[in-house]
Amino acid sequence: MVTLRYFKGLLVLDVYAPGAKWSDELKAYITYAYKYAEVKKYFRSEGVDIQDYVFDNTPPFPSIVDEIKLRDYQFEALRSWILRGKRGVIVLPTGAGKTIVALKAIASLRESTLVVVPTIDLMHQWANSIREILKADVGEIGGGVDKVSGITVITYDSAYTRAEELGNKFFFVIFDEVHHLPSEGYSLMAKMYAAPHRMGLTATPEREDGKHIMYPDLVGPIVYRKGVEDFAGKYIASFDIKKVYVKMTEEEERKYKELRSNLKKFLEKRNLTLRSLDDFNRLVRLASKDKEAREALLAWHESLKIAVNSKAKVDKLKELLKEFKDEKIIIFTRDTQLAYDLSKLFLIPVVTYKTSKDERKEILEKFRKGVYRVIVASTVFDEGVDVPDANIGIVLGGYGTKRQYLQRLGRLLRGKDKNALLIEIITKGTADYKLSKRRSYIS
DNA sequence: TTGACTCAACATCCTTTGCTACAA
DNA sequence: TTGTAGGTTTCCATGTTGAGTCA
Repeated sequence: MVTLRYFKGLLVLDVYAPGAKWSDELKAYITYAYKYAEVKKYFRSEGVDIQDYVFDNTPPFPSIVDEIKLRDYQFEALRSWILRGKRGVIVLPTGAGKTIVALKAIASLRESTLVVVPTIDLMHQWANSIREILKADVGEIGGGVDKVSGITVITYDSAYTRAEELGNKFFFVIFDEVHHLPSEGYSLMAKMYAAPHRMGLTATPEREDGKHIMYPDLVGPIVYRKGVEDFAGKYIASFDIKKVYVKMTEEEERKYKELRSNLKKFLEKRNLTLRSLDDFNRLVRLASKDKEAREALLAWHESLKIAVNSKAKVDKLKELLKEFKDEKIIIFTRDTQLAYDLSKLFLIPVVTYKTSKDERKEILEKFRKGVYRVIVASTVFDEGVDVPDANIGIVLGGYGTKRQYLQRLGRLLRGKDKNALLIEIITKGTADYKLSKRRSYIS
């Protein structure tokens, strides 16, 4: 006979199970709560009777209406998730209806459910979908709201800070934009929830730091995967990607070369290389206590800025805005400064993290209605924001990540009627070219 | 309730396009 | 030709967000 209990994110057992540790404080064996299903399975296989007191005060599942009709691939995704023990990550491109798959899962399982999302915006979007599609009463936790219900939407931050208290209240947890989960704090949060049923949703599972290998442990393996290329022209818009190359001005080139050579000289002098991310991190560490290293790193920052924001890009943009003078366009930049400069130069509205919530809402609304035809944004629209359809995206600068690239592309693919076009303007022969090469999704 | 503020957490950050560099 | 990769860690910058505090 074994007794299972929950205590502040931990699973407490009075009999040893593989992976559990003895706690002198609790006078029992403990492991993180997410091992609940595994531990139970172990004792069952050993033929041990289980007294299970883990889940307590779980909010009752509300009454719902289930009239959801899934598309073939959505059905496939859900089926393969169920077959893998109701655990795992579903990868679908933006606009392919990940939410619908999750709502169907909620409707099928009918267990107390927690939906974890990265932003308040997404929290509202999910809550609305649950109300409208499942006709269910929905709880929300985050952004000053605190209402628990049998289906509750919560931010990652709140799920983290309230994990001890909420960890044994939900049998089913859905992690939206699950690529956030492997970070240090959030992965700990995932471990503190006992939920045996887990679903991760994302369009871009891979992380730059390689921590996506943590999915099988935290949520389950990738159980279904489709990319934009599988759906283009069918459920989402078909699209073209165009790369336009420009050259820096002489002045920019002189400055760029000077900065790069400063960096190179420093590296040679110290017998360092900059070939991997580790090399780069070494330089960063060095820069925290070494003046020369700091200057070298600043030279690197500055040179990158020159290449990414070159004047020739702005000139090219001017041409493109003329060429596509009747289309709805979003311009993406890397720096906020360039975003503001473009806004002034072309008299177009700008959105960055400095833009107030109200103003952002107003700009997006006017863009939706067609009052504004062109808007410029820094990296704010890369995720989780419900950006109205545009059919042309012009990338002036960004990170070297496929994630950002795909998210930005996703902004153009919501409607399937029009052909979308993503134009990338790249400064030839510079680090900007490198970044573009790295993110290029057809590698 | 709001708005302005601060703080903490998270993410990116690498290769002069192209194939590592070196010791045993 | 072949095999193997120096921290023992807490961060130069900038961008972005959620939460908490206080008026």
